[in-house]
Amino acid sequence: MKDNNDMPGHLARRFQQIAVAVFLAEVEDAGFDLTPVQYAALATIKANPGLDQVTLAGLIAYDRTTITGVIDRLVQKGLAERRASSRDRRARELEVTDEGRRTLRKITPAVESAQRIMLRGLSAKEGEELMRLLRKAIAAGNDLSRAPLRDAPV
Amino acid sequence: MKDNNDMPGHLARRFQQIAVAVFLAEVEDAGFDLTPVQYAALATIKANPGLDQVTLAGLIAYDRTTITGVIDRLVQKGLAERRASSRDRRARELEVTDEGRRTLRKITPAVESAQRIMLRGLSAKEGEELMRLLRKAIAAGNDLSRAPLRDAPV
DNA sequence: TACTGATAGTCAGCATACTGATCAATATCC
DNA sequence: GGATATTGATCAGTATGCTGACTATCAGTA
Repeated sequence: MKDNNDMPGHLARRFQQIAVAVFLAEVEDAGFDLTPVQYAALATIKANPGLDQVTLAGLIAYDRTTITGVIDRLVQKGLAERRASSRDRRARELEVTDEGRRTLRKITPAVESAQRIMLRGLSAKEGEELMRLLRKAIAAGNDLSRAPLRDAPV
Repeated sequence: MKDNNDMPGHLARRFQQIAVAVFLAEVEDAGFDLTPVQYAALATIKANPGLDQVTLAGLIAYDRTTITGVIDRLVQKGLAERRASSRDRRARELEVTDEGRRTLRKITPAVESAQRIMLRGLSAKEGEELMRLLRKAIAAGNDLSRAPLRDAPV
């Protein structure tokens, strides 16, 4: 029988497990307390000021129920703000605070370092190839999870 | 600035997210209720009858605190048994029940189908290459997470 | 305008995963 | 042999992620 440890699903979990551990270690070494999800959300809010939570979720492929808690914690840390939208009273408009902007700026080297470390076993060429194959596999499976990547609405 | 969605860490999370969704869907279609973690644990117990929880955790690279809960649920579903060890009274010896054995046998096609689906965007050759690169990256990063893969003790 | 359906956000509940602590039992070392 | 260190398992606490349900609101239409 095929070794369980050699299945694609298992390898996916292991790589993700290492990626998260490396991210948290690098960020903590740099003196910050931010998870991968929180970083992705914060960076995406900064790039799209005033966007609502559902759009944010789509842009980074998270479930909207997860985003609620992530934003809670970003707000609680003083890095983001959640305001009622004037156009649609159901929606919340998200903004990065000055403190959030400062954090994003200072944390970038740690984030980039983490990306290098998680690929440290591969040559530059192999790293590129791994990313290409992951992108291709993900594109084909995008609609298979509850939280597919979506473009921002017009 | 580099697009956040194009970082290795993000791709890792997305691929893992899709892999889990596909696994759960295929297994549910086959009439079973088992998570990827539960499946991996059950299959590994079957292949190593009587092993303790720490060894199990090392064999599939899970944190031992996570394993406690996973075994709780396997026991509660009647698929595994947890007995006090006679050699070491701190340890628990794990066994698969007849029901667990039956489940493993019947669930295999769904698990294999899930592995194919999560790679459906890639050619056979590309799928092999993706797995090779993941294995290589994982091997280099094995010690970077709290739950590295470990061989069984002698 | 009243009805219907869709959408934004939240919540309860469950299952990973992690950190750090604790307890009981075993190993090791002097 | 007895102090010390280590180890197996669990627990409390926190943060993803998911399903399914619910409320409030919006949009389209008869």
